[in-house]
Amino acid sequence: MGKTMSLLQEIQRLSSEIISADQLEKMLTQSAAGGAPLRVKFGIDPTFTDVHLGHAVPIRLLRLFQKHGHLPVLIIGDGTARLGDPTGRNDQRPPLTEKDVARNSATYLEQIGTLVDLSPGASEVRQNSEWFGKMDFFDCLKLASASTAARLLEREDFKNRMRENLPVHLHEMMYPLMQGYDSVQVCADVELGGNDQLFNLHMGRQMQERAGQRPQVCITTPLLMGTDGRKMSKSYGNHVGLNANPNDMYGKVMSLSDEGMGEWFRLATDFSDAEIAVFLSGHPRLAKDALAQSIVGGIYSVKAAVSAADAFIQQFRNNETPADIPLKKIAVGSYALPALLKDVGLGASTTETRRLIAGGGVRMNGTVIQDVNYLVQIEADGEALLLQVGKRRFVHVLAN
RNA sequence: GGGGAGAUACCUAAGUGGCCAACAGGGAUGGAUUGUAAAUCCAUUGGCUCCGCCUUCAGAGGUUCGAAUCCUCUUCUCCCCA
Repeated sequence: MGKTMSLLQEIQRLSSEIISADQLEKMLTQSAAGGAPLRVKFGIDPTFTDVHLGHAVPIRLLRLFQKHGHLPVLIIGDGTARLGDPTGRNDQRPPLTEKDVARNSATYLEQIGTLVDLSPGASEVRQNSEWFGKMDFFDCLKLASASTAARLLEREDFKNRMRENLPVHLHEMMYPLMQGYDSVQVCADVELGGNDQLFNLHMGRQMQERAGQRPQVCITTPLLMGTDGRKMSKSYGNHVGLNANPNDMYGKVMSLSDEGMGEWFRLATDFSDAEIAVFLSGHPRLAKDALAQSIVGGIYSVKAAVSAADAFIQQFRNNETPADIPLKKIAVGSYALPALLKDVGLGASTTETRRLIAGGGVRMNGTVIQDVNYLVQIEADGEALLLQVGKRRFVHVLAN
C-alpha cells in the first residue's frame, strides 16, 4: 500500500493533470494486490524524425510505470500520421508518404529505446494502421458518429483557428477520434501525453465507454519549454534532440535561460526536490552544468557527460579548438575565401560567407581574416588548414 | 450556387505606380562583454564573377518609360448568404 502511494506521488510530480487521481489510485492498488499490470498507452506520430527532450517528459513517466511492473503500450501512429495531428499547429501538416512513416517510426523507436525497455514482454509496440488499414468508409462514418461537430470544435486550437479565420479541415477533426479509437483497440488502462493532448486523451475515455470498456485514466505532463522559454519545437531551433551527440546536447542545455532551469531539473532529471533546491541556490552556471551533465548522462553515460562538459569549457570558456573537427578534402588550387567557406559547408552562399568575413567571424588557422578578397592556396602536400566560423563551426581542409 | 475579403522574405507584419531587395518586431547568425551557446549591447539577415549586375512580393498574362502596388484569368484561404 505504501509502495502504491509513493508511486502515485512520483507520478503526480511529473504530471500536470490526472483524470482522475482516485481512479488511478484504485487501479494501482488493485494491480499491486495481484491484479494484472496496467496497460499504459503512449502514442507517437511518426511525422518527423527528431524526438526531443520535450517529448521525453511523458516518456520518462512511461518509464516510471515500467519500473513498477506495468506495461508500456506504444502506439506508432502510422495511420494517423497520414493526416497529421493538428495539435499546436496553425496550418495542417503535409501528408507523409509510407516510406517517410516507416523511416520515422524506426528512428523514433530507437530514440525512445534509450529511455524505455522496448523488448517484447517488457513493452508492447503497435501500429495503428493495423486497425485503421482495415476500415472501410462505412466504418469510418461509424467512427465519426461517436462525437459531434460542436464537441470537436471545443478544442482550443480549433477554436483559435476559427477565430483567426484560419482553415480547419474536416479530416483534422477526425484525428481525436482516431486517437481515441486506438485506446479502444489496445484496451488502455492509462494514457499519457503532453498537456496539449488533454482533449485527445479525453476522447479515448469517451470512446472506450461507448465500447463498453473501463475508461482509461488520462495523465498529462507539463510541456518542457525550449531553451528560449517558448514551446520546445524543432522549427524554433530551441529543442534538444534525443539523438544529438553528447557534446551538442550538453551545449544546447547550457544555452537554456537561467529562469528555465528549475522546471528542467524537475522534468528532465532524476534529482529530488531537495537536491534541486541546493543546485538552484548555488551559482547558476554550476547548476546548469549539473543539469546538462545529468541529462547527457541519463541518455548516454556519465563518462560521456563529463567529457562533454570538459569539451565545452575548453571550447567556449578557453576558446580552444575542439578535439573532433570534420575534415574536408578539396582539389588543389587557389580559392577565394568566401567561395572556399561555402564549398566546405561553413555557409549557405558566398554572400553569407562574405558577410561573416566582413563581420570578423572568420578565422583561418586561428587568425581573423576580414579581407573579403583573400585568396587561399590549397597545396598538394600542405598541412591541414583550419577554418573557423564563429565559436563552434570548425573545418579542416586538406588537398585530395 | 451568390456576394465580399485576402495571399509579401524563416515567422508575424508594413507597403496600394517610381525614394523597394522592400518599414517594424520575433527568430537566426556574427561581434563585444561575461558566469555558459544565460543576460546585456552592437551589427548582419535574396543571390552573384559584389562599389556593379541578376532574380523576388501566390501563379500566368497585360497596361505603363517604370508595378509588390493598376487590369484580366488561374490556384488557394477566410467571412456572409443559400
